[in-house]
Amino acid sequence: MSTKWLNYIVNYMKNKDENTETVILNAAKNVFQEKGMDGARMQEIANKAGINKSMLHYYYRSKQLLFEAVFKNAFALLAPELNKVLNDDSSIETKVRSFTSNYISFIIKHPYLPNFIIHELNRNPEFILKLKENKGFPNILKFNKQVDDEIQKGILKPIKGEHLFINILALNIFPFIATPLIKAFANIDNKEFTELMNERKTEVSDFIINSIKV
Amino acid sequence: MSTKWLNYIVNYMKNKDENTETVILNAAKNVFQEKGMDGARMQEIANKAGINKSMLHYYYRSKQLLFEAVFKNAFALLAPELNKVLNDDSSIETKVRSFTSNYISFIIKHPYLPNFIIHELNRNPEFILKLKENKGFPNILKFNKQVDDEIQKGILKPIKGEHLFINILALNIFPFIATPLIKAFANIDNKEFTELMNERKTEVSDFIINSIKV
DNA sequence: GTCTATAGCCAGATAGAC
DNA sequence: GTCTATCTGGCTATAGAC
Repeated sequence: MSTKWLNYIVNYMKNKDENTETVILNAAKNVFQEKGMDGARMQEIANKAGINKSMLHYYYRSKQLLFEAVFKNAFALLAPELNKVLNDDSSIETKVRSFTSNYISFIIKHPYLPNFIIHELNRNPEFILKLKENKGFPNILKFNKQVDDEIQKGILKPIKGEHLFINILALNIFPFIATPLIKAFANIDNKEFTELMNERKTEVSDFIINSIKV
Repeated sequence: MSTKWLNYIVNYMKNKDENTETVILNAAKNVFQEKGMDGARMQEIANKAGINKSMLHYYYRSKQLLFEAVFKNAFALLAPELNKVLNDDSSIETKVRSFTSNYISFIIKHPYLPNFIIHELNRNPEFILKLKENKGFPNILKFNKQVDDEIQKGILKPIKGEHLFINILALNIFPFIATPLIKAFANIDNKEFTELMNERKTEVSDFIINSIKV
C-alpha cells in the first residue's frame, strides 16, 4: 500500500482552512510586504510557510510571479477603500469623515501595505498600466464632478477635485508611511504613536472640513 | 619615465571640480536613491562613475558603508528644510507659506529623495537612532510651544503641534512619494502632473491656513 | 590609485527520487 | 505533491600586477 491515501487525507484536513497554495501566498505576503521584492528571500518565505523551497516554484514558477500575485492581492485590498471616496453618492463631508475614520482602522491591521505598494510602484512604474486595465480601478472623474457640484451649490469653497483627493490621501496615508521619521521628530514611542493616530480619526476630517466648507 | 606624472596631471584636472571620491558618491546617490540598498548594484555605480568596480571598495570599503555615506548625505539635505519650519521665529502662517512654496521647488530637483529616505528607514528603523544623536536633528518642541502660543493669542484654532506638523509634511511630501498612483487615478501625464504640483505651491498653504486660522 | 582576475558566497531555479 | 541534491549565474569583496 502506497502513501497516496495518507497524503489524500492530510490534504483533505489541510483544505478545511487553507491549502498549500494559500499558505505560500500568506507567507509571501508577509515577507514581500516587509522586505520588498529585492530584499525578500525565497528561503525565508518557505520557512514561514513551513514547507520546502522548491514548492514555491512548483506552485508559482518564479519569484517574479509569486511577487506579482502578492502585489495584485495587496492592491485589490486597497482599491475598494479608495473607490468609496471616489464613487459613493453621499456628500463630500460624509465621505471624508467615514473614509478617515475607517482607513486609519484599516491600515492598523495592514501596516506594511501602503509602503509596499508605493515603493514597488516607484521601482517599476509601468506596472500600474496593467492594473489600470482592470474594471474597478479607482478613477477620479465622478469625484471631480461631485466637488464642482457642491461648490456650485455653495456647500464647498472652490477647490479642484484632484487637489482635494490628494489632500485626503496625503493626510490619511502619510503618517503610516513616515512612521519612523515622525516618531523620531516628536520623540514618542509606539504606544504614543498609536494614540496620536487614533486622535487623527477625527482630527484629520475636522482639518479637511474646516478648510473646504463655506 | 613612468606614468606617474600623467596620473598626477589628470588628477589635478579632475580636482578642479571633483575628485574620484565625490564622483563615486554622486554615482552612488543616483543608483541607491533610485533602486534602494537591496536593488542597487556596485557594478552599476561603477559604470555611472566611469571607473572600475574595485575602486568603490578602495574608497568606501563596502557596499554598506557607501550606502551609509549616501544616506547621511541625503538626510543632511532634508533636515535644514524641516528645521526652518520647526525653529524659525516667524509666524506659523509665514512659515507654512514659505515652506510649502520652497519645498515643492526643492523636491522637483531631488525627486527620489523622500521615497529613498522613507523606504530605507522602514527597512531599518534602528538607523534613525544614530541620526538622532546629531546636533541639528529636527525636534518638534519649540514648534509645539509656538503653536500653543498662537492659539492662546487667538491667532490659531486649537490644534496639537504634532498634528499640524504631520499635516504640513503630509500635504507637501505625499504627492511626490505616490506620484505613480496619482497619475493613474487622475489619468494625467508627466506634464500635467508637474502643473498640478506647481499649483500646490499656493494651494496647499491656503488649504492649511484656511483650516487653522481663526 | 587604478586596473585585471578571481575567490567565495548566496540566491533562484531545476532534476529526479519517492 | 513533496522532498533532497545540485546546477548556474550573479554579486560582493579581495589579491596582486602595474
